[in-house]
Amino acid sequence: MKRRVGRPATPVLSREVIARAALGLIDDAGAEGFSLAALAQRLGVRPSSLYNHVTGRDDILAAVREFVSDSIDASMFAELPWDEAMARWAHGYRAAFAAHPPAISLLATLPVSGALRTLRMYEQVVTGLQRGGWPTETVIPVMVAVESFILGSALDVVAPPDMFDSGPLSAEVPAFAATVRARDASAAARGRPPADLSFEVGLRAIIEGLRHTLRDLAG
Amino acid sequence: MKRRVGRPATPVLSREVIARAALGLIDDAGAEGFSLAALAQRLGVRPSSLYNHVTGRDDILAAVREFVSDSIDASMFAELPWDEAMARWAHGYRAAFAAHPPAISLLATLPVSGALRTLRMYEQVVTGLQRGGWPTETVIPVMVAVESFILGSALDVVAPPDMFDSGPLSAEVPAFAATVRARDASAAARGRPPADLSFEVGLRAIIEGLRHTLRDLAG
DNA sequence: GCACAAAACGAACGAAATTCTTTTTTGGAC
DNA sequence: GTCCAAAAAAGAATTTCGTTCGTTTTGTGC
Repeated sequence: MKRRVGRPATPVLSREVIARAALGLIDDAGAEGFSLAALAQRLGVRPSSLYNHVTGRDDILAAVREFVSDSIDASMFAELPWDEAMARWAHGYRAAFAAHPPAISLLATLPVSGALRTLRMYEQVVTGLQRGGWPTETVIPVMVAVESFILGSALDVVAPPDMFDSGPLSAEVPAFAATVRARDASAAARGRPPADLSFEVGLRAIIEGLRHTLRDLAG
Repeated sequence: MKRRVGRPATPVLSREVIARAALGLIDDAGAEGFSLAALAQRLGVRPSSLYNHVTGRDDILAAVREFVSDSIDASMFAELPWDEAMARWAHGYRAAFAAHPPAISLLATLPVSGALRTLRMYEQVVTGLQRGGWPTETVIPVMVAVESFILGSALDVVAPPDMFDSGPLSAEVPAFAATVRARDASAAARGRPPADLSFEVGLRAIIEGLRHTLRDLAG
């Protein structure tokens, strides 16, 4: 069970192994439960061993973000019209993060890694938008706008669902309390989390609006 | 200069004084420079004294978020059409956070405080949307969608501007590199930060799309 | 076969958040 | 006006955490 000092015969760690374990730990123990000590224990290793493969805590989180991002598919931009591809990409992007709620707050604020696979994803999106007729200088703002909405929506997934129910507060903000109840009822009726409604509404709107913008640009 | 042990004649601290100083510290020293020790020093106080007014570090950040949020105006929803009010609200909302870039990553992931003034802001928005004709159960999703976009855009403000320039990478993702350059040139030409372009494009689109959505609902 | 790099452990450090105790002062009840 | 509890500060101590450094063992290239 316990390992002796010295390089092991078969390697125990790697950047990817660490990233997988870190994500598992975050899923199990939450954002606050994530520590190098706990991660090392889960890997059957001492904390200092991690530094042979990553530069520190932030690097581990960057690796986790890369790992999560790798599951996002952007190949649809090569085949579908830009607006339909954008909708599917956005759904997959958000789903990749929503699959690990406690990780969202940890990863959302990380500087977007210049990891090669992430850049390749951007390359696919950019190419698809250009193919769809977007002028060169508008492509990045369009992509970043949608990405900002996705990330913001991911943060909403992890927001506490109960901030209103308290009696005295409801009386102070009646319209707000009533619309929240209506939203919750609506979400429950179609068996989906409330955050999904906001995402669907916003995504439809932003893509519809972008279609409008593109028509205007085309003349 | 130095204070003796014991309750001081005139109070030194309060939740708001702490929040102001914390925001100033974050602005000056960055997100990593924010510590209770540094904050206490800035206030001429010992770290343990802070605990007489806040429950801890997270509570201080919550107070900062409340403080920043308090500068967001939502009164326009009482007078203007919902779409125009939404545009102005969004601009002010983002500006409130963009005024303190290092604070954004610290505040964005915080659970939205149920602070009374924040709830009152929501009340104004909700009332304005209802006045504009939005069905009750759609009001919160619409507001949250826009808020998600705003928060995501605020995070984009603090993203590092240089992730592409490196030579070898550009060759691997040519379309991406070219569109980024075009975006930077476009932003420079109109003297605005690149992040502003994304925000403007996205905000226009989402509001235009929401107008479309509302027409569909009404008709 | 040998030197050197890689990869593990173990010990120790420094910083940070938090808690507990002590001291002083305020402000209200009688 | 006196007394006493609560408030608000300092100060001391704890715990946890990320990180660094030195040591040991193993694999690899010349």
